[in-house]
Amino acid sequence: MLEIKFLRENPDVVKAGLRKRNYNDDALKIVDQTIAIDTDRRQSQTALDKLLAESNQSAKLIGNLYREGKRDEADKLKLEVASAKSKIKELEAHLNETEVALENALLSIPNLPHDLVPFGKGEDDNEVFQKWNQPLPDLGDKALAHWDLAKKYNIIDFGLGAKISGSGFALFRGKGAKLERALINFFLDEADKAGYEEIIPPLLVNEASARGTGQIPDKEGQMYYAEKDDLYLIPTAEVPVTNIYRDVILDNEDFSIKMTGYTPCFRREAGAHGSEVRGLNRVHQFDKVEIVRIEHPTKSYQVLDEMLDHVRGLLEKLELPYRILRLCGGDTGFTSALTYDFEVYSAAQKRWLEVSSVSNFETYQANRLKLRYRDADGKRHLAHTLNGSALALARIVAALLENNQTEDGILIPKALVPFTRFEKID
RNA sequence: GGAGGAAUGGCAGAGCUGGUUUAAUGCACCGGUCUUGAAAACCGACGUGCCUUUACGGGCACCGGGGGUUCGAAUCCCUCUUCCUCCGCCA
Repeated sequence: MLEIKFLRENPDVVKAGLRKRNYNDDALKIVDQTIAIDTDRRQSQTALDKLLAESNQSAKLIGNLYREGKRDEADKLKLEVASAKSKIKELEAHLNETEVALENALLSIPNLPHDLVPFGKGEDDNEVFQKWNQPLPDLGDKALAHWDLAKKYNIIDFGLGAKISGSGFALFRGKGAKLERALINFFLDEADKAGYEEIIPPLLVNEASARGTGQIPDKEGQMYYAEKDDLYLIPTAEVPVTNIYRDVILDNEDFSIKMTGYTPCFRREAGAHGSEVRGLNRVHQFDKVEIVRIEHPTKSYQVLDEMLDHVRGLLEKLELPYRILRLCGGDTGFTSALTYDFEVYSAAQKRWLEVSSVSNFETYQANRLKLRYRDADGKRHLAHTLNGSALALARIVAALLENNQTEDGILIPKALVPFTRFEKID
């Protein structure tokens, strides 16, 4: 969430940012409402502190009187103090209310978009930041979509996934399972080479963690929830991995922090339907390797570029046609300041599929996480957090199968063969 | 799942028969004196959040989380969480 101090001192900057997210005048009222709540909160705090200070003095005095044996005077003072207590209780309750209200107001305000973020309502307004310059692969009319290829070679079984769990669950078998495992290992090895520490985190997280990275309250409905134990199934490794640094104060020399993790990701995807969700295009469970960075604010945008290069490198090694989008204000995620999406071209469906999203959250997540660092001057500041998919498996598999199909079978990209230990699926 | 014990500042560790504790002490870290330099020794500073102040400063809260008793709670009570020991179950 945004820092209240910043919002208080720069309401116009905040409003301009929210306008880029298509807030109208009515919706913008939240800014002034939040400031009003904060004013109330601060006044209550001041009043309460004053009363508590007086009450502390009295308590000390009573203690001294008892010690000196002046019982009568002490009892008299006790009665006086008792009357102040109800007022303290009242103020405490009010302060608490304003604090909760302020928290809720701040949670409802999204991150401010970076200057580079284009104006726009939705995905059609995203800016193509890097085009695919070569001709797109043309497989002709006989090309099979990946769900047909999956059946033909018996490598992915959506029917069994549905039988065992429900629609939107895939079962990988044989070379399909091996391909999946090979991709995970390939992505992890590449991240390792780039200096990321490998993490295997818990796949179920508590509410504090879900809140820390912003899944709650924004995307609460997208997560599977184990009610009996009050745990959420992770929608991305970002959640457990970033939360390693919840409530932490770093030293300046602790930067850069580079972590990677492979996890399955669980998403309810309620409401999604139609051809968009066919096959591996959108599933409830998919594998993903995530890269996470925690950085000094002065370096975070340089690091964002570095992360883009990393993802580019992966797609080029896999020989997949891709393009990069810079998301517009309407499409940028709630917690992000600047997001780039990578899409690969799936040649049989003739569609671009999103396979990675790389974002800089600046201090927005860090403020929820209370993730700070001590600067050279000894003062504490919020750190910047970034993350990106490197990469999301399911759609990569879809594109690989479709693009590499031949009459003799599906060819495995050279870079991947050491991991699959077979050259084609036939 | 059952029984018992524990949770204090970066770490260790007192306090836990409620009131000179504004949390002792040691270590670590930082600044200084001494030294050619370093070590040792000595001196000093040394938590987090919020409110207030132009500033210097002042105030409040925090001893795992939440609630309660009391004029006053690290200390007493309730509750939750986590860790340790033992028993049971288990890949």
